[in-house]
Amino acid sequence: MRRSRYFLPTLRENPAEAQIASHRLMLRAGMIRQSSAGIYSWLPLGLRVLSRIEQVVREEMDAAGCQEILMPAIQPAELWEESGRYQDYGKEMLRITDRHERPMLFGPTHEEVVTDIFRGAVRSYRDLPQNLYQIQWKFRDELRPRFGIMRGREFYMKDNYSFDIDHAGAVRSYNRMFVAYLRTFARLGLTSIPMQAESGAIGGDLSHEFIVLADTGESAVYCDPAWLDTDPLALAIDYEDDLQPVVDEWTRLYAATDDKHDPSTCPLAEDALYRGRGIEVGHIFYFGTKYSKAMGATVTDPEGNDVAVEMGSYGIGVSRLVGAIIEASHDEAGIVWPESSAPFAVGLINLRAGDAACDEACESLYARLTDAGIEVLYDDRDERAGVKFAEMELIGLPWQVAVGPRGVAAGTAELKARAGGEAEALPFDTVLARLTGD
RNA sequence: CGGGGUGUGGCGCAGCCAGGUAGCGCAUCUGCUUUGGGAGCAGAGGGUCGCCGGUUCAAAUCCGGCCACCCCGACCA
Repeated sequence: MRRSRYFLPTLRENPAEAQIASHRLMLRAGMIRQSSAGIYSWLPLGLRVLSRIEQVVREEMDAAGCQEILMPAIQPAELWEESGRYQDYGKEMLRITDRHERPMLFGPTHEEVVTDIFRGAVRSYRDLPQNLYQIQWKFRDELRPRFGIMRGREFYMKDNYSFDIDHAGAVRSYNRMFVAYLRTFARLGLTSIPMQAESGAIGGDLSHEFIVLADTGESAVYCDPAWLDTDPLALAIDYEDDLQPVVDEWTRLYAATDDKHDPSTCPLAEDALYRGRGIEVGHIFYFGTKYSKAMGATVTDPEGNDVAVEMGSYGIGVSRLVGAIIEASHDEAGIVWPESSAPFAVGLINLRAGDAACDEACESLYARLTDAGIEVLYDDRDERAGVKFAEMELIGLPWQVAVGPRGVAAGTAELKARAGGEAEALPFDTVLARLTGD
């Protein structure tokens, strides 16, 4: 993509309303624009990041045996009357009335809809287990939206729902999701820690929330320092195996948010404890037959009895992850994208646009990188070097390639990792080889 | 929902107390100079001062009502 044609409205100054780093940087980097309180438009750069994160989530869901569907954003209130949540949910639910005076709502979650789909389609235990997911915009009319995208009213979420014939099956489904979540966050370059959680409005008796570590996170966390050295991706996972030992291993270490942490019962000594801050990015629940009983989602078991299916639901805040990654990875100059969620892999800077030799060298690099399947943002504008460097730091692409008259004369370009380190002057072919991994 | 605050050009702000020509920096446009880390000079464009009403010869400024947004707390992917 040529910067001269790219819709990237960056801001030089900090918007007054943005308090935390991710909000400020997303506005400055031209990723989002606010529409109303807690509701945002996603501009090209932001949407690229959102889509990349979404894709990682999708791949891990598919790998864990889930199937993607898409349910309606607008739901009939009727279904929520059946589950009994229409009254319970309160003002966070955006209620809508259609032209026939039929009460509708903008979905804050989809247990009712998915249960309705299930009960109309599945009759036999032979069709279980089943695990359906969607990635979709949801709406919760938060009392006080804040922190930009981190706590918006409209938010992009992956939610999935498991259906099993019995408790043991449901726990297997739960464990699969537990592992898939650890893998997903690790792939995004985040350290996530599962913590025992309350089930809240969804209900149920088995629940973990996944907290991502970030210095500017909203809640304080206390955990065993061993968490910091764990790598979920190091473990080869077969989702057909019994994952209980894996989950046990992962939940063995101490971890608690500040509202749960109690120094008097904590197994670790005060000075052996890691204290940090974190952001909740995922939450998983096993809630058994709460919805299946209320809504009549039953199947016939091997003995010919009708039994209510055992369910669980699992959420990942996809749009929140954009903010969480920035909170976990930024510096004074701007965002520092991990490769797995970066909007472009490489930022190519022409330090002297209009200079024939620089233009030619850049065009060549741009074409060869693009041909190699690498996504490049090529700053071909007639701007001063400082402007281009500053913007490139702000938007945080993992690799910067700077081409100027000095280097071109010597047949080199400068390669620099956004995450740190000095720029290295390297022959064009070497730069290419480094970036393409050849 | 309780408490606090702010609405003035795209962004950041001053002006309001003591009513009288809407102003500054950044950004934008034009020209010249410049050209390896958010350039310099000269010029230009752009604002129903959140909305409605009131007071007044005169309202960004005073008064009343409404709306929006932000922050702190209690609550959440």
